[in-house]
Amino acid sequence: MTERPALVWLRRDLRIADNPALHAARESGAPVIPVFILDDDEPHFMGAASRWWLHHSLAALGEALARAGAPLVLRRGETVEAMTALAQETRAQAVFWNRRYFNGHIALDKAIKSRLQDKGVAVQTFNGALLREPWEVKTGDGGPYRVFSPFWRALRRLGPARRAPLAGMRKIPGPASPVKSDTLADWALTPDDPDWAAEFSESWTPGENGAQARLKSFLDGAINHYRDGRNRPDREHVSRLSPHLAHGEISPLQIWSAIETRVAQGEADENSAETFLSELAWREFSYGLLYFNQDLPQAPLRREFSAYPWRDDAKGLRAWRKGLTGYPIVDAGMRQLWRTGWMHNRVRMITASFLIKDLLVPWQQGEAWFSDTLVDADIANNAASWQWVAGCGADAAPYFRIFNPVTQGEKFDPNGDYVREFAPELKKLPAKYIHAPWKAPKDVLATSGIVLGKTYPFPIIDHAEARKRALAGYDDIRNT
DNA sequence: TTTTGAGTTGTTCGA
DNA sequence: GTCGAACAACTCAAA
Repeated sequence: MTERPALVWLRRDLRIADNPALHAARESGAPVIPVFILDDDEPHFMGAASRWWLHHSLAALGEALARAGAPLVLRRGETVEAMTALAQETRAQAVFWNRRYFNGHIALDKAIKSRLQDKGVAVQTFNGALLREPWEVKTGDGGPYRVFSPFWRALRRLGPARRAPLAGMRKIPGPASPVKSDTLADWALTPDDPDWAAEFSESWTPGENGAQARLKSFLDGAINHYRDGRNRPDREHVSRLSPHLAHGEISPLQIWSAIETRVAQGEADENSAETFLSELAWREFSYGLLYFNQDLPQAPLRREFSAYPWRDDAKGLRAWRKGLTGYPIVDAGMRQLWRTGWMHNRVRMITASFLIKDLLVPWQQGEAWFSDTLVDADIANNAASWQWVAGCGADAAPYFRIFNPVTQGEKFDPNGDYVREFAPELKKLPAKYIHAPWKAPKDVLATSGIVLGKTYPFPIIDHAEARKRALAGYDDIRNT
């Protein structure tokens, strides 16, 4: 009679190091069976770009786990059924997982927990995704924060829940006999025809090793330029850790503690490091908002925004998605998203502001596109950030803050290098006109090989007019 | 309970 | 070209 195993149910925590659930399972002394379940009907499961990432991340994790001695089991189907079946089939004595924070997921986890416990299987859950649980960071009144700055001060004071990340594991004792598993190829998570992800692998190395390499290169260089450089899409001054974080290939604690170490050793600029840590705190803040406002992905936090005169603009939305709005910084951003599955944060704000405030398209439609096309799509970050730009979120931008796509381009992509990379049809345009091609003299356009309306669109909307219209919309909801 | 100070990321206009 | 003010009012958090 072999010893009854411990299952580790992996979700968005596709790593071995600093994985509390996996760690506890091994500590239990039972043979460990890590499992990932693909359930297409799970609420807010994953968009297409994230599935591409998932494929490669699972491949990497599968290899690492197999090497360690506990091969990854893949199962597809309805989550509750699949988990219960696997627990019975393997005669598991316990199941371990790291917690999730969205109702649809919490409900699933609870259902599985009670089903398993009814059958005498122990269940243990952990915090593997956040520095602090959402309910741990409280105001003086005991409630959740709704303003970022005091939240950040509180989190900074509190610090992470655990002092140091859990170490990696070379050996993880697995089951005596193999457990039936799907193959990744069966799941067809990557696009085939057309292969829109063809260029993704040039930008990314999914998996725990890729995540650690990215962290190291950030710490070795860009972090010291982060405070000011993070706003420059034409430079490599950001971490690009977001997709790794979104899939849990690295934990926020690992990042936090690596940065604190560098600062302590005097190897990282303190101001830049602090700014970067506060960005991690924004992720925590967003998870708190989601946890305490479960309709965050659908409904405006400030309810009066339900009455905002949004427009139904299928044509505008299409132009925005394709990067054909006639505003180079917007178009470059949308095409960077399509080509690489990622967009620089400054440009996310510019493109989102354009969709919401220039086109008056409901922010939920932008959120949906980002969710589908970003490799770092994250339900809490996405919902909170779109609401923030729309002005209906927590601690949101004031209504009159409407980004001017030309000014923003000139300020943050002064030479136009970013535009030239992602909108190559504008490549030959001098910097002076690159953010507003329609202002270029005829001969400049001609020598640059640009025919407006043919090789590159005229602006689909006049920004000055659009700005007035958006402000008038806010008057509407203020007076209701 | 009341008061007070503060609040990620902007733009435009006029002096 | 540069600079400061206006763009609103409200809600949050803490004293």
